[in-house]
Amino acid sequence: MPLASIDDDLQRNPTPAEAALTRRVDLTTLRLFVAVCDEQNLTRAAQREGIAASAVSKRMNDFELAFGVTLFKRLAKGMALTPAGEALLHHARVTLLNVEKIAVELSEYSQGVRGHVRMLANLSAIVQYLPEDLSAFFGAHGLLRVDLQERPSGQVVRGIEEGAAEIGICSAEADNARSTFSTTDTTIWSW
Amino acid sequence: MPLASIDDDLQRNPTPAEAALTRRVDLTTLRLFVAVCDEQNLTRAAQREGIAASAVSKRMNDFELAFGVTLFKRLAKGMALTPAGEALLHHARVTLLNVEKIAVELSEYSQGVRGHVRMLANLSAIVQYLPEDLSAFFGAHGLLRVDLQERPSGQVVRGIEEGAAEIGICSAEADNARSTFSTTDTTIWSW
DNA sequence: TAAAAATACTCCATAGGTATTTTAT
DNA sequence: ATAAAATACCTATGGAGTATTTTTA
Repeated sequence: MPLASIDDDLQRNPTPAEAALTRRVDLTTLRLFVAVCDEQNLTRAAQREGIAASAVSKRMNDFELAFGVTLFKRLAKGMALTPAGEALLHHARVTLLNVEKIAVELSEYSQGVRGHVRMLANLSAIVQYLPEDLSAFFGAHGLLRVDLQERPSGQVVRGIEEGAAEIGICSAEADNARSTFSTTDTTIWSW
Repeated sequence: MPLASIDDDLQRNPTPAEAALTRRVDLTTLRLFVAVCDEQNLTRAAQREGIAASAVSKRMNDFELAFGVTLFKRLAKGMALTPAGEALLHHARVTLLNVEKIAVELSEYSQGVRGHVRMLANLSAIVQYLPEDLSAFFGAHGLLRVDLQERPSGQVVRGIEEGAAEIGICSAEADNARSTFSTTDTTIWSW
């Protein structure tokens, strides 16, 4: 019997059953699972996460039941990971890090970082007025990442209409703008 | 005003507030969010996910509210992503893929792949008896990945005691084994 | 036997459903 | 005018807590 063959056939695709199992995973359980792994003790993990130990126990047991897997060996002094548990721990850490990234990135947006805003302006506006106007605009709209391109006044409006940029700066009037910021002879429209 | 400076200060660490926001993210919302992005239409997304449209709407709105971010522009014909939404979409996809990996890997374990099992055996056992014994053992215990090492009989027992391996094969008797599989003159103990 | 985990049971918050209203083109 | 999204309201499920029992070394 060739021992090597035992290691074969380990690459598989998600079956329908596995796809259904996917939605039995939830982030709270993963967080608690990681806490239990860190503490090697369900009670301490529960304290650390500010939740009743019984709730953690139920989550761990339900999770094991749902996947038909034993994640921990229950010892008198705490919990020890099984190989399956080790495997889960790795993926759980990665997943939770991803979720943290989501929170961080969305928080940035909520604080006014609205991503890449494309801005068109005619040259004289850039040279003469943009410095003060921009600082006022940013004061009113929060932090932005700006991609500024110089265009003749006529192309500014057109560029906005075509979706080439979100903010246009020129000397002509314009309707259907969502908000405006005006100075002596320059008006900033944002769509 | 140096425009370049606007692009500075974009690397940040998670604040306590962001850490708290982390637990407002849940996988169901991410799944529904991705569905809405795919369909560009909340109603269709709800159908596809087998849930009421109102529930999806509420989740999306609550999520936007929690993070103080607008993810969609609401159009008469459907929903269009904002830049913040685009950013979330990327992370959401990655996260959901990770979760799928979790389900797949745990399913493998539940089907008997118990990860890497270390096994010690003395040479004569390997040469003479392992072939048939192993096939019977695997038949009884399900699929395993095996790391086999040759050891003199004495070191086999010792290696097991020290946790160097989970399975030992030799010709002596042993107690406190969890399960045994015996043939003519070879016994497999597993701990 | 002592520390820790699991269970039994209760209660409440939340998430989903139905029906309706509001919005946008 | 119409399709789609948001809201209001109700209900029920499930998740958390307290108290207790069971397990493990």
